[in-house]
Amino acid sequence: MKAEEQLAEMSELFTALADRTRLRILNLLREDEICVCFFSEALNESQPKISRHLAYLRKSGLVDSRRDGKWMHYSLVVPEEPAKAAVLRTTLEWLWDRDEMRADYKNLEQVCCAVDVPVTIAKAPKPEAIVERESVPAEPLFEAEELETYLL
Amino acid sequence: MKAEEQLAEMSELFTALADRTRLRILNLLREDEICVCFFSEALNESQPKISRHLAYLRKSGLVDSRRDGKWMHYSLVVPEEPAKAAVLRTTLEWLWDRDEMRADYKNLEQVCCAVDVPVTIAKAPKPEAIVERESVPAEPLFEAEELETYLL
DNA sequence: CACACATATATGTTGAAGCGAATATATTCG
DNA sequence: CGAATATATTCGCTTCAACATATATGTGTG
Repeated sequence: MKAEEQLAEMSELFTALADRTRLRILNLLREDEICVCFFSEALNESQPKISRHLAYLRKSGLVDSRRDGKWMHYSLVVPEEPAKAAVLRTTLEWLWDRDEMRADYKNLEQVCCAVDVPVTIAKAPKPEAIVERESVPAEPLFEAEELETYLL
Repeated sequence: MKAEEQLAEMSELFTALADRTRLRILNLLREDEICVCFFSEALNESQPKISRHLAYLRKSGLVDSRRDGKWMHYSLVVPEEPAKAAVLRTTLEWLWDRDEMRADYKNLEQVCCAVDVPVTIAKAPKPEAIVERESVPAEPLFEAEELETYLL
């Protein structure tokens, strides 16, 4: 890879992270792949807006998609390059420190497990990790380690 | 801090990182404070351009400035929040993996220690860490640890 | 105080990115 | 095939950020 492209790749990652909605989407993906309609519901954002940002994230290589009949599931991609993966990992941990991000995630859990599921997502396949939470906590994509590891 | 502002703070950090020139500037600051004119010289960019990006970085809290007579020295600020500091630290380590960033830094060292210093920076105060490199390697702002610590 | 030097900011232009609304595509089911 | 559902894309608009150029501000020196 040429030097030019290397630098471009880096600023492109940060451009991808430089948007509130995309950060919220990535935060929801921390454990498991998620179906599009759950993003809309949990983040309370319009479907086209979610879809556009998911397309952006996929184009930048941060997420991958998998079709399952009518449904599209999106999941985090762990970068091959260790240093890049580390940036993403610390970013996700930073997100998790924030009230709003935890609230989003709680919201996702409630939407998935609600007795009175909204019509729009009643039939959508639920994220396994969250539904199975009832019995056993799921493995996070990034191992939850002590944050102190990263302190100065 | 309100949830809205929390999210805004995060996307603002990534916006600050989402620019080639600013990444190159931050990379040069990894060890020591640097005088403005050295940025121009080492990165081969115009003075107003460097100055604008430094102002941006200062406004976003990533760097601090110190006046020394006619000269302005800029230095990295380590965020108080541990998780945010970890993001910055892993970012700097990622930068360091890139050829172009190492080339920039080498360039800075050469500019500082050149026998035939360009007229524009002949009298500027040199970064101590680099000049003293001749005898003893300087302490990096972020302790250089094994990258493997962050692997998955 | 006038001049030179280091740095910062203002200006006008250009291009990218986000948004809502409307529309298109893909898949399933009858 | 045609309707219904889930998701993606297009369009017109607005906002923002980057750039080069020119100019202003601040500081030391004679």
